[in-house]
Amino acid sequence: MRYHRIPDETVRRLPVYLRGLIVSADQGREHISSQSLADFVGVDAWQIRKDLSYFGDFGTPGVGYNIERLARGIKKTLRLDTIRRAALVGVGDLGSALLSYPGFRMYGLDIVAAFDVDPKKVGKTVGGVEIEDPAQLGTLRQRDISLAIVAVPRAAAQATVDQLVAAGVRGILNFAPSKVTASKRVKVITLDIAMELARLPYYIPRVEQMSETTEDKG
Amino acid sequence: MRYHRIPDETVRRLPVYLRGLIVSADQGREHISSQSLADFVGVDAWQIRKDLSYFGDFGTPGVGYNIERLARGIKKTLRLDTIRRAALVGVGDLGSALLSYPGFRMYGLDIVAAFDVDPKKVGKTVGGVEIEDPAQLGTLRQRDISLAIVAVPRAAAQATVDQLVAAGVRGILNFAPSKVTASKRVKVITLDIAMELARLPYYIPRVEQMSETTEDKG
DNA sequence: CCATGTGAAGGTATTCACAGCC
DNA sequence: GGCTGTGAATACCTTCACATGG
Repeated sequence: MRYHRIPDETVRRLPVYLRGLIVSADQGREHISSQSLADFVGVDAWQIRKDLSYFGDFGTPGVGYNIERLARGIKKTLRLDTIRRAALVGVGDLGSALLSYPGFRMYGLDIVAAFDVDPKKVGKTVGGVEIEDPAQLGTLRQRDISLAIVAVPRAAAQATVDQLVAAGVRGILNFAPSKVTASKRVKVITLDIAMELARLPYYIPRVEQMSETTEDKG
Repeated sequence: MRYHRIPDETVRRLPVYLRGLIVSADQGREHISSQSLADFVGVDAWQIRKDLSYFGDFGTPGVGYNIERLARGIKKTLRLDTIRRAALVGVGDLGSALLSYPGFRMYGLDIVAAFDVDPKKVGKTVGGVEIEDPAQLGTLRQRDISLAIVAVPRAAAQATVDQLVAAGVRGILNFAPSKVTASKRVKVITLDIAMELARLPYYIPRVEQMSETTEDKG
């Protein structure tokens, strides 16, 4: 299967495996079987093996996967093998939280710039990053920043995305609750937090009667 | 198709349509075609029609959908037709941002309680909600709170979920980057923000060469 | 004997194309 | 004429079962 394109759903699960491997490595183990990893991350063992089969042979039959080697392989596939520099636009409550969030490190992601239209915020430092005026967005390209997080109000989202695209950004994570469009060269993932919560009640039957699934992919 | 179970992917898109309809209604229109809504929310028209066909006839051929009526129908299907009360556990940076986040309102979701283990935070008010000691979690059932948001560190996530389940919560949105398990009666959606950002570089080819998709389902 | 990797089968979701209704 | 609703076709993803390798 080495010559097959990787399914989107697999790309969605790979960071989960990576997280599991990193935590496992912390516990001093050297090898892990698809079954152990499966138990740890909450995905079926055959699913893990199939997912990994799309991009290389990492396992040894009878032994399992070398944790270090597999983690490197996944990072390379996800193109996370080099540090990725990201910018944040919109330093409100959510933006501030993201600037202080330590979780990006694990994936080699680093928020190195922040922007906000509010002149009172410009110049202040949040999470170790100094807030700049959005007029400076044009400098992203020369600062080698290819990713951006948009945490501005709905009404400003599309204009912000347009500026980021013009500044050479190649991937955008959008928290604004609205559709945003961008050139085909730029990948946009929209994450509407309220919408995720809104999806829960559907799975809560009014009458006592249950569906099967417990955890969800996203 | 009225007697068919609703696909999970459809459930994931329904809040998108609802958001689009609410914004459209603000603009004073009474009817909308699947094509107009499609353009507005960024989903194909036939996809919208197919999705809606799973749970009722809302449209009029030649005219389109009555916005008010369709919004009600979607709300009912998602069981968002009654106000849903939610609790937040973990009032750190992210938790505070969520308490102040106005976006939940649109879906009839209301965060009415907040908890944090830090005694210095207990008693303070954030986003109009007073922070309580987690020892009070047992009162959720009698306060008619069926949803919860978990925004605690990874290490505390599973214990928090266990407490919430014991307190009668039926749906949980987990922001901690870890697998959490719960009784089948409880629906858990895990949302790992760093993981979403980590998925972006994969779609950014090193060499100039492009894939087709631009926006993502989430 | 144990665990991987993968064809093949089965299931789910997307896309198409058009009949039917206003 | 315009727009919905939906069977049928297609594409995609998951699950199984087992041959293969250490």
